[in-house]
Amino acid sequence: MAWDTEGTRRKLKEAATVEFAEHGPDGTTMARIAARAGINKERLYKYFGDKQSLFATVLTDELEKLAASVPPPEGGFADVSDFAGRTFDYHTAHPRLARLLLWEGLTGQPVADEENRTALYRRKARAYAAAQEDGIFDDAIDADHLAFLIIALAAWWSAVPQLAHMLTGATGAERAEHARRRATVIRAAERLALPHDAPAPRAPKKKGSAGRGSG
Amino acid sequence: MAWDTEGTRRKLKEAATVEFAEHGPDGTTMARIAARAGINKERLYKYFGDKQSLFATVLTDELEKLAASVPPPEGGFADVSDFAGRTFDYHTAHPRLARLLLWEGLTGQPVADEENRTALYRRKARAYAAAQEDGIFDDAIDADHLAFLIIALAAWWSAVPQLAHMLTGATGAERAEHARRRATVIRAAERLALPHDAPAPRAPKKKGSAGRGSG
DNA sequence: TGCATCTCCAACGTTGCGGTTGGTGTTTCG
DNA sequence: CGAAACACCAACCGCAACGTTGGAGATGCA
Repeated sequence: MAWDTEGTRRKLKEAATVEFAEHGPDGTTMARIAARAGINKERLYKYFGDKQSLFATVLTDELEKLAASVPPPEGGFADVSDFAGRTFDYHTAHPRLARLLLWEGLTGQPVADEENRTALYRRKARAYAAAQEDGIFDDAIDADHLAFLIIALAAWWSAVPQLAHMLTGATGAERAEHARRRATVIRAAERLALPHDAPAPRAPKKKGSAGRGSG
Repeated sequence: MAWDTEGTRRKLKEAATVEFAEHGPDGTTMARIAARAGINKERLYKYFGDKQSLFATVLTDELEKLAASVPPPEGGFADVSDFAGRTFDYHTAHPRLARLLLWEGLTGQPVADEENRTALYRRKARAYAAAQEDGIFDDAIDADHLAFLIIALAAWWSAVPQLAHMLTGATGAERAEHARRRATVIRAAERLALPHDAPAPRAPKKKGSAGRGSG
């Protein structure tokens, strides 16, 4: 066996992702990461440098996965509902990303991969702005803020789960509540982005058990 | 002077609030809290028990301050704009509370003072529901989720400041950007809560100075 | 005044973390 | 085959953090 170095690297990074998302940069110990991966601690330093670099690597990686999985609708935003729904799906399926972002923001660490991310977000905002100019979106809310709020809708649930629990009485793991939240996110995105003249692309005002329908 | 014990207690708690909000439960050290207060470390343990108890005390205290400062509009929600604006104001004036909440959620600590808080949020949701029944609010979004999202609008900026910075190019400390954000929050709250027939209670669509535009 | 009590603190013990080092087994190349 | 290069790990070092302790100054009561 030719020293499965890539496998080792991957195992370490996965373990680091889980631990960092769970306990945050300060709450995580390098020893625990190594233990979870079943690899010796020293490998971490050899492959990823110190703790901070490892965190940055993990975060950058997770962001790339998101970008790959929910591509920014470069070619047009025709369907906000779908985009918001998919973003929500991604965040509930991978709450780790939201948690990593939160931790990055809270601990005030140097922003990882700032250049690329800024460029990405700016492109996103531009796309929203274009949709506004085309009259597809309402321009009541500035494009950059709109982009920001759409993310909030999808991620806030993972950010303060205790609050969501106190308000809804559910954890979000239940099928029913999950569907309800998804519907809320989509409807809220539509209300923020679409012109009032055409409130809902098709959905009736009255809500069913789970109006879902990504589109 | 009869040993200003209350003053000492207060100074310690204030210092703890600042430190916990800034660095989180794990990133904060008891020594730093004591140093900031100018009091010896041992007093912390005498007055507040261990670190976790201190954190819970701090959080409960801050929540009480919020409740006292932005009372839940028991008697009716006539003016969401005002309520959302005031909540936003509070959170920007005291970003510590949002950060403490975030940290509570992320670290998965036992929810402090859960009973009272749950009761409070439920009352809030009930008020929203009542407004919906009265036709003041649109019922497209369930009341509990609506309450949840209104909080998101106000707090998300403090939650992921790095994201806000990348998207808007500003930190939020600037007067112009602050005003723009406040306007966005209010407008968004209106769009989420109010019926579409009466989009804006008074404000014109075009917004003043901060036209900036991310692109 | 003298003793008990209370507020306060400097210094310490212990634990555990971030990061390193010396050494073992494995592969590759001549 | 021999040696250089590589993947890997057990054990270690220094340090910082949590929580404690023994004692110093101030107050109240007899």
